[in-house]
Amino acid sequence: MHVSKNSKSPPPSFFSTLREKGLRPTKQRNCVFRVINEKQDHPTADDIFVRVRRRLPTISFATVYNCLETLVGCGLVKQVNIDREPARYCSNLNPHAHFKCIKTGKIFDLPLDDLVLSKIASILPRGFNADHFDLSFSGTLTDLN
Amino acid sequence: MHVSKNSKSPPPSFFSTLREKGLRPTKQRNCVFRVINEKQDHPTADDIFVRVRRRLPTISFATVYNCLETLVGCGLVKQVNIDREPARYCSNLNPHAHFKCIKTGKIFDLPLDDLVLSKIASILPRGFNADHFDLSFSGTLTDLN
DNA sequence: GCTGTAAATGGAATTATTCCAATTAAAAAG
DNA sequence: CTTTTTAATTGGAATAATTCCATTTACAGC
Repeated sequence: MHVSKNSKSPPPSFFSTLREKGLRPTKQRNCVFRVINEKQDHPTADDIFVRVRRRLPTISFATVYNCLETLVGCGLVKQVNIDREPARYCSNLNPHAHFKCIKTGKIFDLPLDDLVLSKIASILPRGFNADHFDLSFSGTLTDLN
Repeated sequence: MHVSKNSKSPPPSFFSTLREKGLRPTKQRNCVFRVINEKQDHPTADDIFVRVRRRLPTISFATVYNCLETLVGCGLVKQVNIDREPARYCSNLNPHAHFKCIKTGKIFDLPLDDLVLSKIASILPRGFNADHFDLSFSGTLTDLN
């Protein structure tokens, strides 16, 4: 597994990233991308559909799914899968884990520093080449987090 | 998060565990439990249904799901959720992560020692009380793992 | 402005899982 | 050991997230 220097990387350009892959930066893709970046609340495809519809009232559900697939494939957003729940989408591209509060359903990003990342990578035996990993917690929050 | 001593714990008694919770150790539950323990290959509910049917030809799919829910709820088996795929079930009750080979689909258990467990626990900020966590990798295997 | 390709659209299809009402089996009580 | 109570099983229908498909629309290069 590749463990990068953990300095916050600049937000990738929506346009150049798509163009580099020969994909078109359509208004639907752009709108889905912006909606995810506007509010860091880990929306589901459903949530995103509702928000995008306010700006593009004729967009279809299929298109939202298509856009999400494209954006995830390009690395412009991350898909978050926790347990068996509907997928959520996340604009945080820095290495992080997720914590889900089972009382409120709210999801929190937990940044992972290089030390932790290398510790996690060290779990892998020789010959196991991970190109992706997921770490998620669920539990409760004390106080008023 | 609780970090236990990592000595292999004895396999929990199917009967006593259910009894303690006021649940009945039925032949269906027992059969599902045994099927999962016989072959450590992370079967899906579907796989389990097929295997159990060989011994209990009248068991229904709903019952397999009910049994799995019960067994997971009792801590007798673990449910493994990787990405958006059908849930898999696992008899390994010791702390471990999962690695999925994207070529073969095969899933491997990666044991987690106390040092790694405490490092993982250290990610949690104060006030975040995890009662559960999931760590999974996906990638490819070099050689003949 | 044409032409070819990619993307968007709406609706149907899929699939894992859950729900429900009726039946059966197990435990408890007598 | 029979009756009663309660829990579990069953089959089928329902649900819900996601994917598929055929058609239409939009964009890019010529």
